Amino acid sequence: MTSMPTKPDPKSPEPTKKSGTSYHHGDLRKALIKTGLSVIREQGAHALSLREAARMAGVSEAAPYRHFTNKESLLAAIAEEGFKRLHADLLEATQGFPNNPLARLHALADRYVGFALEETDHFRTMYSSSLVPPHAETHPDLSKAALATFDELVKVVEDCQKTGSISSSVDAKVTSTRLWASIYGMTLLLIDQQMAFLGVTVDQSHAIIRDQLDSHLDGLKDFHKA
Amino acid sequence: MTSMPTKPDPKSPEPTKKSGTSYHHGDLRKALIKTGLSVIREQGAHALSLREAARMAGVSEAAPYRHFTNKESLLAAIAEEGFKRLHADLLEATQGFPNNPLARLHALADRYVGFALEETDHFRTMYSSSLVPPHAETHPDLSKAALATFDELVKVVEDCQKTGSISSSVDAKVTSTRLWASIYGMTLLLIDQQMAFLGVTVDQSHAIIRDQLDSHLDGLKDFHKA
DNA sequence: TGTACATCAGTGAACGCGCGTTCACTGATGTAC
DNA sequence: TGTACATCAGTGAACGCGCGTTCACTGATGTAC
Repeated sequence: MTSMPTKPDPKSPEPTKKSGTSYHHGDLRKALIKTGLSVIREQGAHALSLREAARMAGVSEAAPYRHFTNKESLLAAIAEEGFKRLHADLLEATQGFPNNPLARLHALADRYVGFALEETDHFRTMYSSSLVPPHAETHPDLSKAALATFDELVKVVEDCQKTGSISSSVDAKVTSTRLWASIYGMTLLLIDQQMAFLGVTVDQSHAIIRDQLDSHLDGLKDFHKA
Repeated sequence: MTSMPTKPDPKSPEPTKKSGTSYHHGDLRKALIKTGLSVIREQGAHALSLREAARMAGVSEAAPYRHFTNKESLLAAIAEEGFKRLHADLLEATQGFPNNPLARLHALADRYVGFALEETDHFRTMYSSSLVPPHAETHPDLSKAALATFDELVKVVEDCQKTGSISSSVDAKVTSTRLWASIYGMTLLLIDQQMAFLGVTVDQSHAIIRDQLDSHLDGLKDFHKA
């Protein structure tokens, strides 16, 4: 048994095809997203071409057009996948503080930055200007995933408003946008290493983000309450 | 007089050459930065090629290599030019509030966002990840211009600390970085139109930034003083 | 003031490249009868 | 259960493109004497 090749088909011309049948791929769409993502991870989004993704997936260079209308729509699918993972990450990170929305907010911000630091180029692709809202109608699934992720923040902010940690006098979406901008800006400065001259290392980044969030939250407290 | 051609040289093969001599350009370096910038303004940085910049400047496609070692170094020069303009803008905006550093800070933030909204693609190029600090040694002039611009913010923050508008318990550079991150993040959300779903228009952007700055500044006040 | 010459900013042709996309096609798959 | 056929995911070759960069060159410029 062990000496036999795993594949019984002897006339397969190419040695290591993915599995079973050689002509049909199985799930090329998913495979292209995966290989495309790995190119982005290793060499950045600028290095990704449809041809390269196809080659890596072991199909001809025209095959991707069965699943994506053009290159941008592959990029959009990769970005969408990123938001889904980020969303799942945020959900997981905010579990476990059932009675402490402020702790959830901190956990969410921490995880957001963590994701950006771990998946830098994926993160950049998700927010790349060519995919962003003006093109929302072109990529509705991407928009949906991005909005769902943002809504996770809004929920936590609303909870913070209920406990008085954040003032209710400003709309939760507006406050969320402000917090997001603040954390997003910090994150970009971090991954672009624009804070290197301050002697900031990536290791210290979580503490920095925590401070950033705290100093911003101080400005969002409702001084009339609490 | 009016019917005569403006140029007395009759054997010029090309109708409208820049000026005087036809072989030497005069200041091709500056011209390439100018035409390169105009391409970026009109079509975004991705549309810029050295060849296109050369064509627009009216020289052969190999000529740019007399002035730039490669494409990236033209981009760096364009980015540097951007920081110089931004810096000059910020200087101008902060004049006129000699005794009110907090007003200077607001004016500076306002102008920063204004610049980004007016010169969106130039702004993006200035902060594009391929030119940013990791490559500082490759583009020392760019780094210098970027740092000088940032220092303008630090100065204003230091002044705010002197009058007690901002706590002195945190280093001015650190506080400046936080404020920058916050405003920078907001600015990016604005120019990427990521706040469109909140019904935010570009017209409202200055008010939004002002609010963002205020809510952040509240968190930076020194409650033991003032 | 005039001439010789080094310097240097341009030219134009070419190299090699990889890309996005289209096209007519072929082989595999699933379904209706 | 077997067969005919529509469907569709792939192939492979080709189109047209513009790019970054190099190279040997040439014409203009400025300087030393």
